[in-house]
Amino acid sequence: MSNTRITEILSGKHAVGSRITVGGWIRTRRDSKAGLSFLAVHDGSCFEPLQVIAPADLPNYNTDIAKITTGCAVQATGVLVASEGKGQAVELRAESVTLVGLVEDPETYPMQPKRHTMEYLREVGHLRVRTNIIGAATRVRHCLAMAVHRFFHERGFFWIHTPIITGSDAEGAGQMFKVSTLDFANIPKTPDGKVDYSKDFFGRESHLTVSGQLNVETYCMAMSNVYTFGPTFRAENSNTRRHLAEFWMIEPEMAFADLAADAQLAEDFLKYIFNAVLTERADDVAFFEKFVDKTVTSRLQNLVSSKFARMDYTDAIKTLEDAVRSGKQFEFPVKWGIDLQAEHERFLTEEVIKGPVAVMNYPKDIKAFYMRNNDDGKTVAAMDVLAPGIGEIIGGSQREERLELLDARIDAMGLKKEDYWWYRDLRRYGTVPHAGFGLGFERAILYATGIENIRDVIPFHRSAGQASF
RNA sequence: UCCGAAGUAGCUCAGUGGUAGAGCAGGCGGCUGUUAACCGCCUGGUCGUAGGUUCGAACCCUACCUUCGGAGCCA
Repeated sequence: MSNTRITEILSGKHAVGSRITVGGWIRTRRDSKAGLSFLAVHDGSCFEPLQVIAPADLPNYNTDIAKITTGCAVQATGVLVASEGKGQAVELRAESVTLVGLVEDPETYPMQPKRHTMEYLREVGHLRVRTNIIGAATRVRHCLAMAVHRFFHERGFFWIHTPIITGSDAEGAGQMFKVSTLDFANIPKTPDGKVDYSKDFFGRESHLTVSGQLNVETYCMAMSNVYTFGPTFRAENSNTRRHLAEFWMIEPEMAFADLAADAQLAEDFLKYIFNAVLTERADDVAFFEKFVDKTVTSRLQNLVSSKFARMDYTDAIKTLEDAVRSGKQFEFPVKWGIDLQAEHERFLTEEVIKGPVAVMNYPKDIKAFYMRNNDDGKTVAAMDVLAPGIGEIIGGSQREERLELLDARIDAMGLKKEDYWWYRDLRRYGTVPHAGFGLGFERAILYATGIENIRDVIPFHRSAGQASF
């Protein structure tokens, strides 16, 4: 009962005349009075189905094959032959077809052989991967994940498994989910009426991580080049097509590196992973190009082949101000000190640069406490990589490695030094300049597929009010 | 959370005050080396929920629920 995967068959790894067994799920069955049925069989290994010819003289033709509907699981053994029809080069002429799993009531089977709305598919999250679009997105997601690991591995980066549960309540990147085993109906209180977390599982308040960066920096200060790639959680009640409560994030960190090296790493990284999609998942990209977003191939090819521009934040503001003077209208006003809005980012990357650009050295007041102070006293060594068609795709920075300057930033932002005691220790014991960036994995998948809603590129989405399946 | 839009058959939708429709899916039959085939017939709905206006409400009003889009926040 060893099945051959359909991708191997369709890519020509098996000669016509080979005897082969395949297993998979029926997309459609079409009957012919020529004495056979056509079964379109998918096994998930590639975009295209394998056409299986089931002759009407098979012993179970009337009892099983004639009952096959969309979604049934089958296993078929036969001989690979050149197809007599158009639309496929080869097909499997079955000697036996086993109906492994019947769709017990075709009338109530939610997946019909037609286009469903993405909203409907979210309601059937356990079955939606049987569609072309979710199947393709799943293969692209895998391809990107493998490319991420390959990219870093080839460059000597170590994958660090930073914790999912964190006792640090001050990572400074958004609302956090509490992790607790306390009985909600009977919460222990301290004498002054607050929740007594000393009675909780970890003996202290704990949360799901919002970023692995601070943890991975500790490993950077011994392993030199490291990265995290894992789930991340934000308890923000944000309901948009670009946000999830649970998402995967990639955060590399390099020792002995400055902002320029960081930007170069980001450029090399993006080119590498999107090139992998173009070369390894051409079948799925072709589908997205045809049915989801006509620009997806050219967008990926342009990104892979272009040289990323570099632009100082201060110059970006000047450019935007010049554009306004020339009549360009923005919803949000432009002046030095603002954070760039999506409309500003898109103008820069799509109309000024006409390609990817790393905007660098932002005002310190709009950036995180750990970013390195520049000598001008006004800016920090932060960068955002902007890409046409999506805007910001990567955010990164050189970290402040000097303790006194880090402390000044912690104070200025109203944070408490004791909350960062181990992070500060890194600056006390063998500190070195280092830099890194963060990339939301699902946003990379959106970019690679042209799919609009982030809920459709993760197998089981979690967002405010939604945790089914 | 704020602003806007939408909820009608299993799915996708039409129906703007007078007793509920189509396509697809499903069932039956026909036709065909077919390509999410095609032709005919049949099955299938408390019109999101609860109130209200009206002789009469899918349609008008109110509240709520859900979903989608935008904003904020961000990755």
